[in-house]
Amino acid sequence: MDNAVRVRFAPSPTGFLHVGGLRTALYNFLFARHAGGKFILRVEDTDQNRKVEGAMENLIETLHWSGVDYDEGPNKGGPFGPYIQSERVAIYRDHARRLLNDGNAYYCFCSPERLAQVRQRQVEMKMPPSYDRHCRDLPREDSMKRAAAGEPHVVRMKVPIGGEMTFDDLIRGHVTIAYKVLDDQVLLKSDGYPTYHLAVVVDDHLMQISHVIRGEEWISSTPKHILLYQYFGWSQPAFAHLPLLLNPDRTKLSKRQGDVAVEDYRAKGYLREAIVNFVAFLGWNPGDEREIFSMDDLIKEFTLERVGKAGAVFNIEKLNWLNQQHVRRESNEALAGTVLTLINERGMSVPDTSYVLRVVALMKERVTFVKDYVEFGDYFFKEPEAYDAEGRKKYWEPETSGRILSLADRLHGLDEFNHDSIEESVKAFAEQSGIKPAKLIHPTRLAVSGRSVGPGLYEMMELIGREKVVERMRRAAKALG
RNA sequence: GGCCUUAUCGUCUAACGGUUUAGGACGUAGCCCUCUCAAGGCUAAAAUACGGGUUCGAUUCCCGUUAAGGCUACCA
Repeated sequence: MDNAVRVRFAPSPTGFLHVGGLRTALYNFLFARHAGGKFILRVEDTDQNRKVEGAMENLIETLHWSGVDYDEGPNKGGPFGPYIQSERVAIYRDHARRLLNDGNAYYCFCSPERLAQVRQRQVEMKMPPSYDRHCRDLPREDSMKRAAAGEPHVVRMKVPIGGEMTFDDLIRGHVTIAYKVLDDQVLLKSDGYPTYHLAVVVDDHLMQISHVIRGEEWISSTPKHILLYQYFGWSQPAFAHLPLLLNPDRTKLSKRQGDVAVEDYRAKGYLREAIVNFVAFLGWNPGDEREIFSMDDLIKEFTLERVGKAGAVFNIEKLNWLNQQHVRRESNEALAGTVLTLINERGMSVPDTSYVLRVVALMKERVTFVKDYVEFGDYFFKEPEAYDAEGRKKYWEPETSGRILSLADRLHGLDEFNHDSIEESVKAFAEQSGIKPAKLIHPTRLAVSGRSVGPGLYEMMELIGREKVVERMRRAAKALG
């Protein structure tokens, strides 16, 4: 089983789950599920300065909400734990020592001040800023002694002076980078914690990761990682670097130009199915014209070969449309459950659950968000408090009140109160009065719902019920004179 | 600045040298349906960044230019 697919999502817990992060996690997850492999969550919290309290829990919660569940990771365990890097420091130190012993890394005692000076000088001379390798050739014995004596130091990797490295990226093909543009990267910081570069390689190997699927921002440091695999004598995983997600102005997706946290979208009422479907399609497509995909559909169809190379703009309009599509695919029962919660939250009430179910069915093709049910269909759950000004102006004439009153009386006296009988009654009354049905329909809608738009009037009235309808009509006739 | 990556309608994208008057979707506009709003149906406008090659033939391959993004930290 050593060719088993094992992939991971390795975020650093510095805030909320970013939509770009969700997509990376999702692609890893889909790739694993598609191949029958494992998806691992590893928390990369090696930067003590950037650590944010509660971020990891928040991240795990949001991932879980999205339906991107991991097989191994924090709060879950697995055969290769711990899955939180701050709990693995001893492992990284051992590995750094190994590199040191083999002459593939060295102690560096340069102070941050010196480094800053060097960099400043290089910039002034229009040279590319990089570490000047001041400590690279310090006699081994000396530097061992200095380090042992407690002199502040970091461990740096030795990058070959000349030559270049070519690696194969599953998405981009061959990528070549010259060693001379690579720094002697710090592997172990002076606080004893590893940098990303050491930790990622050690963990990916120890956790038997087969494919590293991550953002494009890592592509230029990949040669360093491969070098480390070589230094350790390990076989390297396959690499796949995903294109970035962009703002509408094509800069890297960021706050400022809209929400980037998955939980923001969740709070706005987007369905997990819609968000997942949407981010999956930012850089991937099934190759045909289908667009509405469930998680299971995605798992079935997803392949890295169909992932594109160019960055994708996060386009909210399409997300909205997808949300609408997924609302329509949801069962009425499931929607009713959510709507009921919203009704209670907003202090509104319903006669019984079957009533909610009927409202859900009636409005289903008119909502984009589940909350639209209670926002645009509030009159199903409470008395209208105001009447739409535009509708009033457009549909309410001086003689309307009298007509509405008469119509209310007719409806009140009906044997049966259902959409057929209501329609019949409205049409008959219109004909007798010598007016078009529309002259009655629009004001009635306004009277009953307070709004000038909504589902079919007769169905709506039947659902609200005779008593309330008649009462609302009479009240509106009085109020709107 | 250096290095790396990328480049098809406004946006997401299809096309894996010829089946292409470059297809679909979102959005936009119009029409139909219609009690309003949606939904649905039909239609329209809308793209291969630019310049060179290679080839009988380039959206597709190569080179250059331009533009955008990423990296260039004891951050990930």
